[in-house]
Amino acid sequence: MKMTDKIIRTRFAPSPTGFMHVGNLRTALYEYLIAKSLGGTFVLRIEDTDQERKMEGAVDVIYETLKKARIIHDEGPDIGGDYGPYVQSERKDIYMPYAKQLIDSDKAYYCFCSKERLDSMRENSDDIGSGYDRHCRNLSKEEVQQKLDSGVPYVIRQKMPLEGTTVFEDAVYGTISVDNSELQDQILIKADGYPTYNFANVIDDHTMNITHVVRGSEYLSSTPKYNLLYESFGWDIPTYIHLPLIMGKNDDGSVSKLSKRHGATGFEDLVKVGFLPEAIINYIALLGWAPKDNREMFTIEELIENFSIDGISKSPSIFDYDKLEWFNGEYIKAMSVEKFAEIAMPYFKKAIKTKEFDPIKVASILQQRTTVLSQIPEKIEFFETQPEYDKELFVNKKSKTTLENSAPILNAAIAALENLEEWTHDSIHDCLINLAKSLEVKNGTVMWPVRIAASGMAVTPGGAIEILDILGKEESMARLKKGLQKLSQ
RNA sequence: GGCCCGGUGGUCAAGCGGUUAAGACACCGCCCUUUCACGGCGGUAACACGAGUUCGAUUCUCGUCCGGGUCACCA
Repeated sequence: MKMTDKIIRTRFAPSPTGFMHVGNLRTALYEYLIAKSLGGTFVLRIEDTDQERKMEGAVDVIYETLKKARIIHDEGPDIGGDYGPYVQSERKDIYMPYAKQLIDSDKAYYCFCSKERLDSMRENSDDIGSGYDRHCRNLSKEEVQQKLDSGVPYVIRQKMPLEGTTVFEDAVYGTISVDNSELQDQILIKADGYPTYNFANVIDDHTMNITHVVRGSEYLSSTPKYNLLYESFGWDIPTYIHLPLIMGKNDDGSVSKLSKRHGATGFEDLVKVGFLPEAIINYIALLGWAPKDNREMFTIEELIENFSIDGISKSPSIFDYDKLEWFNGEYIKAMSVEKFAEIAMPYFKKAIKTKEFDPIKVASILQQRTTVLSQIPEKIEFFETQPEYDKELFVNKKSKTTLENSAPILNAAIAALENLEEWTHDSIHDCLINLAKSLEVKNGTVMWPVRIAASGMAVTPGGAIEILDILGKEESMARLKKGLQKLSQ
């Protein structure tokens, strides 16, 4: 055995659609973690054999997502490697010889059926899944040659055994067996000369020396087709690791494959609504995998340290936005105020356009109360413009405030605050606390009306002191006086 | 419909023949408190069902039911 045979190699093989579904991202993550946790190599391969779906810039989305998610490939189109090229369309010429080899050994055959014939065949069959009727499977050599010579378009199909069973081992699901009679004579090479996904996969995985094939469990039942191909070539079958699917919950309570109707499902969409890449990665790592202990917070490095294949579960899991939010909140709380102020700045500016404000002060009242960044603007809009509010807001049972006692308290607060030379958090604090003391009321009785008058909101991030501090003296005094006026109406 | 896979609280999940069946999210209550949140404490809530195997099944086997996947010149 050569040394290189021992090195684990996994690959992420997305097709460039311009959109990175979290399910795909999770597959990439696990492929990366499996390789890295075993000291292996992780390669990126672009599967663009579908020429009709080609899309500009779609490959960049893949690079950017992987980079933000900190899933770093060791080989790929952008960085090269010993097994290139890493883009399937650039590998086009390597597939046909393998297909021909299969024809020569009677494991594949030319098929000249037109698309129209196939379509009408499907229409005429009653039940779904009857598949290709193997019309061209037994054409004579002469017939084939004659059609080839006269330029009839063709595809190359895999010749499945008609009987017997194909059995394989999956690292997650165990032993799986499928009757060969269930297997379709699938197309290997399309009429345009490009390989199908399934065929290209096998050829590429083998020629790139991939040892562990990691993919979603939707491929479980087609894996025997792959294995038959490996066997036909006399190649070693890789270790299969099929992953449970990520589902979404529908309004009626049913579940189905996670899709747009369940909410944001693309990595970039999630980031756009204010989820942090680290939180997304942490969350999806735990969707379908559990560590040996009870830990939940993991950096990517810690995931590498702790990952193991036997922790992967078999049953599909539902994508839970609530839990993702919780993770996001945890990551937000864990960062420094400065860092939070930095990432929240765009959202601050969305709400506060004309007023001056200290980003650190705003950040510090928001940090503990933010789970998704996009919630920020609505929480701080009142700094920019005070909303119209009902004076009933001054009434609060717990703080012992009423319409009657709010006015004199507010009046006293205005007088005390007016005299403050220094407008800082501490000075405002001392001023108001002392006021409560001298009035012989609980702190809340002073704070409540002040906060209401300053914000016009029943609920605010931060309390009266923080709000006055951020607002500045001039604006604060104006708002408090306006509140007093409202009370006297 | 055929085939494949799965089935522990609302959700994610530990468990791998003997447990008071963990933990987290969500939810509820209490405490803290200048609102809300944060934080602390506590609570409601689960082995789909039926047969076996066994001294003993959530754990093993079979059946039923339910759920998902798959049956393309898409990946």
